[in-house]
Amino acid sequence: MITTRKTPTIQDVARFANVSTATVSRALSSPERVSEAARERISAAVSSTGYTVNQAARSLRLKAARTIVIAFPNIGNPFYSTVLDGVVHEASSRGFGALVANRLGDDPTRWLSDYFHSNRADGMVLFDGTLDTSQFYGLRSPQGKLPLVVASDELADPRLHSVMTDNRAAATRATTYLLELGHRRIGHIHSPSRVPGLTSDRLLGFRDALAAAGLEARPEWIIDGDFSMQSGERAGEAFLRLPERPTAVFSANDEMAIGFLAVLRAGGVECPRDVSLVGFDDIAVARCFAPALTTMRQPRGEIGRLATKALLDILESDLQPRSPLRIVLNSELVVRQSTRPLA
Amino acid sequence: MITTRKTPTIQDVARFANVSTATVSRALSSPERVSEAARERISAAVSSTGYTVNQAARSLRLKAARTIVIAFPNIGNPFYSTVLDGVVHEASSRGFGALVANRLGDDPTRWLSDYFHSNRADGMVLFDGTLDTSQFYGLRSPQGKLPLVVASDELADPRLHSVMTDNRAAATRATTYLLELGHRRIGHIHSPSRVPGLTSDRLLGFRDALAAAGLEARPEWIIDGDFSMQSGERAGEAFLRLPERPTAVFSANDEMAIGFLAVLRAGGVECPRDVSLVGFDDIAVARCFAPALTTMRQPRGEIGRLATKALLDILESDLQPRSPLRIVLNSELVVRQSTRPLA
DNA sequence: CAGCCGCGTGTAATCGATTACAAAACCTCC
DNA sequence: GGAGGTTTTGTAATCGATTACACGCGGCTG
Repeated sequence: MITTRKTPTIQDVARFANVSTATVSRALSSPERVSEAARERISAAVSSTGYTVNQAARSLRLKAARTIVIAFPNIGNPFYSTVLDGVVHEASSRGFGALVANRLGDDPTRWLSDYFHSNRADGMVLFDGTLDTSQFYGLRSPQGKLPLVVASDELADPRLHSVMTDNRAAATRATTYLLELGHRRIGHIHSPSRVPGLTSDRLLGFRDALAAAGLEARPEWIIDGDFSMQSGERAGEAFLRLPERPTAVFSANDEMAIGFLAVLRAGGVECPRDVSLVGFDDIAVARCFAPALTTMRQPRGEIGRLATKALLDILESDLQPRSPLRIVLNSELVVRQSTRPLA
Repeated sequence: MITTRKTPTIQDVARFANVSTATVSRALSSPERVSEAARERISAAVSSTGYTVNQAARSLRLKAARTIVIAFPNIGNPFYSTVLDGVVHEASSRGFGALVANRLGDDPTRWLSDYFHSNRADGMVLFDGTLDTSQFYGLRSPQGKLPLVVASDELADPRLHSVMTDNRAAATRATTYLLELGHRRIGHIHSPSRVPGLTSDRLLGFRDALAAAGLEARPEWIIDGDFSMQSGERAGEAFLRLPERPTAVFSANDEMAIGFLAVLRAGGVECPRDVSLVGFDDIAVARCFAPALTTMRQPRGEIGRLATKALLDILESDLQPRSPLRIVLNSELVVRQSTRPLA
């Protein structure tokens, strides 16, 4: 390892191997276009100098950064850690870097547009369907705008590529399971859509199931939350105040279910004795919680992986699919101890 | 918004505003060095053209990418989601991008060295003290190597900047609390250090507390885990097989504590009735778990934030501190329902 | 042996922003 | 009005990698 003052460049390698920089570059990107002899000298020179390509120069020349942006509404939420794992795995195994962006501050789009136009990244996976993405249409990129894949629960904009789970059907399945157990008085903790006028798919699925059983959702049994554990606790308090209580509840995610149960327990309401509960997501603690949570398992890692794969396929193939990609993943009911037949 | 074929460059702005590129560049980076009139024309030109700086070109010229790498041993672990939140918050509010790297595959250092030498990033926060970082010494960066801050539980290499919690003292505090409750037979679930020959700080603190009370740790009551919930469950099984059981247990993190409790419950051992338990971290579910977990709260977001702040301060000040930075954060005992006085 | 092909290589332009240096423009004050 | 100073601007070099184009060389063919 030769010690130069500064990071070695392709020039250093070229000088060392007695060839031109063009040859070095070729030897590295398409070795078959270079003679055996040169190739060997160059690879020796590379290891002697400790050369690695300068990505900034490379990006500038190629107009491609081999980097994608992953935008989350809230990375602090552990739900996303598995998703992120899937994203990073897929990206880095294909030689792409992953820049993480988190919603920050009030303006919902400004934080993204910086990434979008600054050539830092070649594409974006957005885990929030409720953003106004009109400025980002990436299907065709007319204005140097980035290819974009949206992966989220709610999807406002059908013009974008998307990866999502079968929320509505899954919610129906969860609710139907409670119906199968004999429950008729069923509540729902949900997170109202942030898109005005849109009803969340999970609430729709919940209603579908009730309707199919000839029942109707009682409005006072549909409690608002925001997917956080705290909002689950608030839902628990609301539940305890209810003059007439459901015998079963379907929660739109596990975090809220956990907060909900904690408050119920404190209020003397036992699960599943007094109330059955189905969650959504199957986060890691669901299995170890007391009681172990019955829940709809969402393939979170897969969501991240597939969204990333879709994006990279688009980036690498260069040809944009003419119609928006739409990938739907199935959820699976996992029965544990938080549900039981109505006594 | 004028529609050009390609992303507008500084040249386009210059032409539009009738000035040279130098003036545009100055207007953007140090407006006070440019006349009022030019400044106005330029800012109009910027918005007309929709110009944003090309980061690749900028990085190439400035030899700085305004990007840092965050390296995790395992992002899938929700513990890190809060940490990552802190990192991303600090980084992006100072205008830095955050590239996420996850340990991938077997070779523990190769995945990092790519980032290290390719000019993609200006520095790194490493959340794993057990790596062989000898090739990365960043204190002085002689060979184009990046400034590095390590934030982790265990720290093998004192030559590196680091941010960590007071693990040993915190473990002593947790154990002492159990002693104060009257417990004398105390077990510990811990994760053996991956650095050969090193004893984890939390085990040391555990022993300190026992020693101070004139007790000794019983080897069969020290159960191995790896910080995962599953290993907590295995610890639970091991516990149930014990001929003689402790009346209290200190777990080196909450995840293991949760898995541990789930198995105990299934085995008919109730917490806190039959065994008191103190965890570590205070992850979000700790509060809502049944029983709510007594635990040592670690300021996870702060760890991420401070490690990043330290790194960015180093990067921006340009002057490397001559001795390794060492920031230690305090943990706090949070008493909940998983502990009670020995009957 | 002239002509052609193809392989391997080198020269030099290019990507877009920054900035040292120099020139121009403007002020101030005697 | 002009010397001297300050402010504003432009010219052109630079960062490091890629690649179009051209050149030289050897071999093959008619």
